[in-house]
Amino acid sequence: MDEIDELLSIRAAELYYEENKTQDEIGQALRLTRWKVGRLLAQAKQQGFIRIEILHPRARRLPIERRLRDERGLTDAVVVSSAGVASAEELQARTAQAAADYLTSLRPVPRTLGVSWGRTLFEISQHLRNGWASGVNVVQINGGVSLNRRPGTAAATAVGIAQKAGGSATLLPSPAILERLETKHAIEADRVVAGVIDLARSADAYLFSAGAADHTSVHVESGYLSEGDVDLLVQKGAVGDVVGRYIDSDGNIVDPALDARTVGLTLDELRAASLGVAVIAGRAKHAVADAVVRSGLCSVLVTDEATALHLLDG
Amino acid sequence: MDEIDELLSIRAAELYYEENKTQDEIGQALRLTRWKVGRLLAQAKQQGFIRIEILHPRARRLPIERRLRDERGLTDAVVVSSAGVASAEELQARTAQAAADYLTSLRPVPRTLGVSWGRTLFEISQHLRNGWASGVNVVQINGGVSLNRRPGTAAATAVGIAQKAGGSATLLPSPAILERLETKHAIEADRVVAGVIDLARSADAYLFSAGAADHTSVHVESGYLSEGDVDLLVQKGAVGDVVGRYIDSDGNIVDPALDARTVGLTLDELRAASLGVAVIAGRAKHAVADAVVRSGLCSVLVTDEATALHLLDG
DNA sequence: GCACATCGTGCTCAGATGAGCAGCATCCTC
DNA sequence: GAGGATGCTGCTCATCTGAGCACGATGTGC
Repeated sequence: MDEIDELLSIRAAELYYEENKTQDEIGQALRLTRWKVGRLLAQAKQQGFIRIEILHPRARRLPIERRLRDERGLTDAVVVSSAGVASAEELQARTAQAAADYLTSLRPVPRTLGVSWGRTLFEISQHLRNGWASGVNVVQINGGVSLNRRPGTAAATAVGIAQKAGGSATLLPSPAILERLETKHAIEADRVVAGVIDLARSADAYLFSAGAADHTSVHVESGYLSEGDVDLLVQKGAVGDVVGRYIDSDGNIVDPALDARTVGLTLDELRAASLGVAVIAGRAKHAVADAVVRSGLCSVLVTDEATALHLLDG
Repeated sequence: MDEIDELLSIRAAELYYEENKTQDEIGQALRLTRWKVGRLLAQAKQQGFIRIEILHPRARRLPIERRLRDERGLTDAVVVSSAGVASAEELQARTAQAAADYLTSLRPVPRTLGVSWGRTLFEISQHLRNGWASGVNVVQINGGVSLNRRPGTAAATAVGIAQKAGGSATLLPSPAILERLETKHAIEADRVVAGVIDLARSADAYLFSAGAADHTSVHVESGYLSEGDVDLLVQKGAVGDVVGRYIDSDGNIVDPALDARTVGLTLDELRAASLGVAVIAGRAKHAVADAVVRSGLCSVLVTDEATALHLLDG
């Protein structure tokens, strides 16, 4: 397109999009045929001179979702728009809302849903409407008794999701990470615990998030890991955790010994699931999100625009 | 619009604007009739959920131009888009380009064009194409011999504009502001100077900018005023200057004594002109721009989006 | 309980738009 | 300079879209 046409296409776009003129009227104003105007507008669009944004908290970016599906092999993707987002919290809320919406629209409705816990999951549980489904049983897929602050958010998450769906919640009565391997084996040998884990393995769908490998981690907050532990994991290449298991950028377990002391579904079990919905948003989680998608830990990703673009650029 | 419709309108907008589906296809996807989809899209637009921006250095904001004409009584207005502008310099360049474009498109072509000088005018002269008109004679409308740095930009501006239009430039061989009133009278009495001012008075059109009342002023840079002088003018209510004459927010002369020592067209002569094009852009000039428009110093304003909105909000 | 106003719905119809096509100018190759 | 390739132009035609209208559902006041 030469300079003249470029300018004309801008003039035409102004009249078309800002003044709501018809292509015919624009043709008269610019002394062009209406076909030429149509072509100029098409060129302006195609060259990216026209940006159309949907400004709404619930707005999604379908073209990016498509690219995630096509280029990263996901079964499905939900990308919330970042347009007009003021804070990280708002982005988190939008993403949680989108995850809740996605869950609600799932067909067939899963009879058993395996969930992890954490800030993201808790927020999703709050965004779900009462009666979002009927008769979904929820089972925790990783250990989740909080040691320190905010006791019970893990339980509250699972119970909340279940109650709002008119189902029941099955909690995994175990710490997330145990200090000694023997204790972990003993706990897993417990009839109740083993039963819950079996149930978790048989879930129709999984919903989980991922944590960044930094000091803001819920594992630090909950007291399972010290800040020093996390630093060490980062040194070994950790980019974050999924269901309490720390992975590197390829999705491999960073510290097998630590992993062996972690209670819940293994990553391979998660990978084998036919439906695994990961909800990961925010700048801090770009690296984990990449690792999760790259290593096939989820089949569906719910995320924000910036994170999605990060996955596609890499 | 209730919540359900709001969400539907967003879903419809996503499919319509991002996926280029027809309203009929969207209707099938969302289980709605195509009329309902059309109404949802109209609502989404009307509620401001849809933002369409034209991303181009030459893009203008026609609706704002219309409001400037209608609400501020201007004969014409040119408002350049701020979309995607990174720096104040870029905004300045866009505005200068728009002014050059406007000048080029003026019909009838002015035979004599009165111009002021300064950074903005110089930039406009650079953005004009060779042959932008044929046979336009340019005359300086205010004194413009630079005392200190950048000697000759005042002359270069007028000469540049004239040369590119295949015309000649008439310079006003006088300082902008004289130290003593007697000297000013003496200069004005000079046959050549008087002739130039007479020619300036008879110009068909005027092109000028305005300066902010701060230390970045060209009058400080050129040595006509000290920083202290400007501070004093600000104390007296000055918001900026037009052709070297400092005005308050109502467009009145702030310091009549200083004004009497300033060489060139008076503001009243400028106001009486049938075609006066003011080119004013940038955050620092919001106040002057307002004063210029409010007091009818120009009939046409070329400015940027933010400045225009400032004029309309006030 | 009834008449009325209001609103949303699905329709007709005309105007606006995009796809595809033939004609023409321009440019390149030999 | 002839022939052919390329690309732009203005057209026809089918489709898409918005305005306006009639109908029925819902809600309201007497």
